[in-house]
Amino acid sequence: MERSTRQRAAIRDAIAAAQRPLLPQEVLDAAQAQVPGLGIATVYRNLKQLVEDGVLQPVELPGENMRYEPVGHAHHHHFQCTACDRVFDVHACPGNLARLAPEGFTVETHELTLYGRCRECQPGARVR
Amino acid sequence: MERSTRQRAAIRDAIAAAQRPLLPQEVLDAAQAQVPGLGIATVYRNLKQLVEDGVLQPVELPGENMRYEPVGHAHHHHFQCTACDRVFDVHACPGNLARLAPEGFTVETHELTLYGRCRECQPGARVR
DNA sequence: TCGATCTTGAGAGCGCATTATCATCGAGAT
DNA sequence: ATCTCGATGATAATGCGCTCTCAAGATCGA
Repeated sequence: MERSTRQRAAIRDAIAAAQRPLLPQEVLDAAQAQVPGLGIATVYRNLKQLVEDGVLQPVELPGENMRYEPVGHAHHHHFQCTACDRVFDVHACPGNLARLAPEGFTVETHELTLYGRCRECQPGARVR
Repeated sequence: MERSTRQRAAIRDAIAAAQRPLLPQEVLDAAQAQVPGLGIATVYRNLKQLVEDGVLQPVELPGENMRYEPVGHAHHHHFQCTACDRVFDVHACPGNLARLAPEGFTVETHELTLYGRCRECQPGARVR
C-alpha cells in the first residue's frame, strides 16, 4: 500500500507552489526547504510515481531536460526566459496550425515554445 | 589547411540531398552509400565543423537529439511524423505570437513543432 | 506498542550521445 | 614521386541524466 511521507508531500507541494514547470533539480531545491535531507533519488522516484498516478505531467522543451507540472491545465504552451532559463506556462494558443503543414501531411498536435525575457528579467527590472 | 576528402563531400551531399534535418546516424547511413567504410566519429567531426563554418545549422526538437540542416532557409518550423519519426521543414509560420505571452513578458523568438503523419505515413498510403 | 513492509538516502551503476586518442591513410604542395 | 600534416576509423573514454541497490528509517494496521 502507498504510504504518505514528508518527502512525498514536500515534493508535491513544491511543484504545486511553483506555478511553473520544474526540473528535478529545482524540485529538489524547493522541497529541501521542507525536508533538508531529501535526496535526488527520492525526487526522481516520486516524480515518476506522480506521473503514473496522473498527478503530474512531463514537459519537454527543445534541448532541455524534462520538467514537471500538475495536470489539469487545458491545452497550453510554454515560455522560456533566455536570461534565467526558467519556464512558464502560456495559457494561449495560436490555433489553426493544420494549414501550415505541407500538402498531404496530417497534423495531429503541436508544441510551441516562446523565448524572451520574463517579467523579472526585463532589462532594468528589479532583481528578484 | 583544410583538405577536401571523400568523406566530407559525402556527408555534405547526404544532408543537402535529404531536404530535411538529419540525425548524425541518418547522415552516417546516407553517406555510407558513397563511402562504405565511413565512421560515426568522422560524421560528428564534420557536422561540428560544418556548423562552425556556417554551412549547417542544428535543429533541436523536444525530446530529440540534434539534427542538422543546411543554413539559408528563411525562418521556418518543423514537422515530426509520429509514425516514422522523421522531421520535415515547414515553410510557414503563424506569426504574431508576442501577444500570447503573459503580461510583462517580452517575446524574442519562438519554436513551433507540428506532429502528425507525413505524406508517406498516411493511413492507407503506399509504403515507401 | 509491535512488526511487516514501504520508503528513503547515498552512492554505485547504467545507457546513450558525443568526444578524445592514436596509429594509419591520403590530399596536395613541391 | 615525395613529403608533410590534416583527416580518418576503431575504440576507449567522457559527461550526464536517471535508475538501481541495499541498509537503515518510517508508516500504519493490528
